[in-house]
Amino acid sequence: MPNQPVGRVTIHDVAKAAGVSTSTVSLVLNGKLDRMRPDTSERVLKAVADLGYSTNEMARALKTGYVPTIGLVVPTVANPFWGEFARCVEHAAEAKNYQVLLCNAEGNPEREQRYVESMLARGIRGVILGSSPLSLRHMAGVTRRGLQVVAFDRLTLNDAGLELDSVRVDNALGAKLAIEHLLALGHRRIAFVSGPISSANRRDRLEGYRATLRAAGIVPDARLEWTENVNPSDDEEIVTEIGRAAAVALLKLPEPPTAFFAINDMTAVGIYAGCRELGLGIPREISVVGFDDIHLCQIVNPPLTTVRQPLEALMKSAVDLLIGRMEEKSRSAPEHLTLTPELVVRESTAQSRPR
Amino acid sequence: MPNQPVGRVTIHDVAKAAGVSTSTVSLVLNGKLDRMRPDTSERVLKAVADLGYSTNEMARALKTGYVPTIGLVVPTVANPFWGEFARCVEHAAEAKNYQVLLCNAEGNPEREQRYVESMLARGIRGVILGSSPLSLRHMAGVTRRGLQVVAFDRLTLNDAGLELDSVRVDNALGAKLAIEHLLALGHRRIAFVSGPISSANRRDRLEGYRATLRAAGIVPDARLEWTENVNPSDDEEIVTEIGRAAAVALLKLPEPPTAFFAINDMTAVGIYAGCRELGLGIPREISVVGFDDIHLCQIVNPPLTTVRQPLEALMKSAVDLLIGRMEEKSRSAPEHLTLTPELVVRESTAQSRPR
DNA sequence: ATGAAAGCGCTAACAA
DNA sequence: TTGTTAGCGCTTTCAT
Repeated sequence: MPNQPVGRVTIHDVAKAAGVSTSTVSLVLNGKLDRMRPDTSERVLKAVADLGYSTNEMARALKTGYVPTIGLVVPTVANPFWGEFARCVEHAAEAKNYQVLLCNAEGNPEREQRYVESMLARGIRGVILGSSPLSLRHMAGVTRRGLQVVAFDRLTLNDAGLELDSVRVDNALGAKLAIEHLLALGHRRIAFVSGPISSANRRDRLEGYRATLRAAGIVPDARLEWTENVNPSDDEEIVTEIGRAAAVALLKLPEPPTAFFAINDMTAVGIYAGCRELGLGIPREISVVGFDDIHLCQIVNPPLTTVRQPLEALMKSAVDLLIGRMEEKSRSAPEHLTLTPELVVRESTAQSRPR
Repeated sequence: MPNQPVGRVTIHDVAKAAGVSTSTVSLVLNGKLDRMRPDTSERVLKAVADLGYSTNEMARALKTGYVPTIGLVVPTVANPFWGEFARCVEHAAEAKNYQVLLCNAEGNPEREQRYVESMLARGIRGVILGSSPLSLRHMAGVTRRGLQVVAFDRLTLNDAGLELDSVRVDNALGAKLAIEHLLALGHRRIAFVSGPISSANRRDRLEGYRATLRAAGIVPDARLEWTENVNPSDDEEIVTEIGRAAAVALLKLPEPPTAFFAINDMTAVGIYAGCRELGLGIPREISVVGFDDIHLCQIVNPPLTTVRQPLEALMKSAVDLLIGRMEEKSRSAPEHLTLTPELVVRESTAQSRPR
């Protein structure tokens, strides 16, 4: 066998060097020092250091049946929102001594399925689902095989009657904050721009948009609701293109909107592009509000007013919830955590003025 | 059977069901059908399907000593450039049936070291280094323990006398393309804006900038070379902040630049912010050229003229090179691949005009 | 407080 | 062409 350069030194070498058995070494390595003479563990630790030993994680995984890694499924980290999302998950996992295996599913259920199967085979027992409207079926399958899942957004596995733990922002409230802000600035024709309403969070934002308009005595105009049906890969190019196309089309309406509420910041930036194409200034002629508050909001021109999701806190909760599930003996009822969004007013919104 | 642990069905179950030995099953599973009766492998495959068997990758890893996964170390995927980079690596790896374990080192050598050690312990035998100016020392260590490394950018491990394989764009040429473009537009005072010159690619771009100016009969002005010394985490916020700060400072000079060449697109966008602060229009008063051609270039206002790195091709080469190394018996000389960049002219550059 | 021993599930000599 | 067998390095009862 010409392989095995890795982990040259094993627990046996350490045991020999310390003059103890391998089980004692293992005990020390796993911090089980309860009823062990201090000098024994010291000798072991010294041998570990001297020999430069480090645990062979493959052997440990085979023995214990799992690895200290959580899976993360997102559409693609090439989209800055998911990139920031992934970083937050990694931070939270790191605090618990877990690593993260990233999967860019690209809205492709087969890819996703392949990845999740492979995670299971590699001993991963928990995954965070960034967004996965299409995958309920096979998620039910792997859940049955012991995989714990926490969703970002609330998903119901109708077929299996099974519900997953979830973590999310109050999306309807987020929409309300955005729309009330625009209303306060005097806007009356406010467009809603999104890709397909393929997830609960999108539905909730749309509902929040409508409800807030109604509460202000405005009847939602279906012509101002842009919910384009495109490939769901959440590829950043498509996401911005949706915004651009929507802006161009809606602004050519007989009674065009004076403000846009975008489903996310990338789409909002696409709306910027559409307005520029038509020579319309933001916020002079058109106001735009996004959702998420990715870093990009601060650096686009003008800086984007948006609804902030507390991603860091959300992901910390998701990771804690997930790890709790993984360590739990018997399954209890699904948990759903909802955090509060916050409006961040920047320079893309201004008083409505006649054109 | 509630929550049956992973891998309930093993190769033994399959062997029994197919009426063969486990080694035969293993042979089939690994595609070694050379001298095997077709009906035998068919029976095995049928049993696999019937039982819903899937390989326990932990056991396979322990046995073979490695896993079909490559490591990827980048500063952080929250930076869109590294997000796109990671996606390209994943695409290339997928074509070779490898997965990717992502590590956001955040410019922290200890984090990086921890990650790389853990990769080794988990059976990963190859890693792609997105950018890692600080880590030469421990990279020499793991390389000695059998880890194959391909760097994006050329790194020399001076201490160990060891050089890594590398893959990169011709950075000096990229700078030349950018500067010649600005020169052709009549610009004479062109600033160079970067974080610290901490890597070969930055040094090469700076040299290319200077050389091209000289070739045009212009003496590079050190006051126009901004190479700020900051935390190297490549955090996107810092990267854009460098551009903003540089623009504000340089444009207040007695003889300010009329154009900026930024070390990357994020920094270029930071320059946009600085110009906006000072009320200077792009490209009317100031021209800006970036580097990388991330998607963001197309959606900022105005769309950014930049030097495109062929990331997809670069990463395909990196992955192929890496996998080649991992399968190679004896180590041959380091390889260095250099691809050609391309100028993408958009709307952030225009004829120079007096202020 | 520590050691002996039995595998976890798989692969790969080596046999047959 | 297929089977027998010996571990890979670790954890974990169960003894002592």
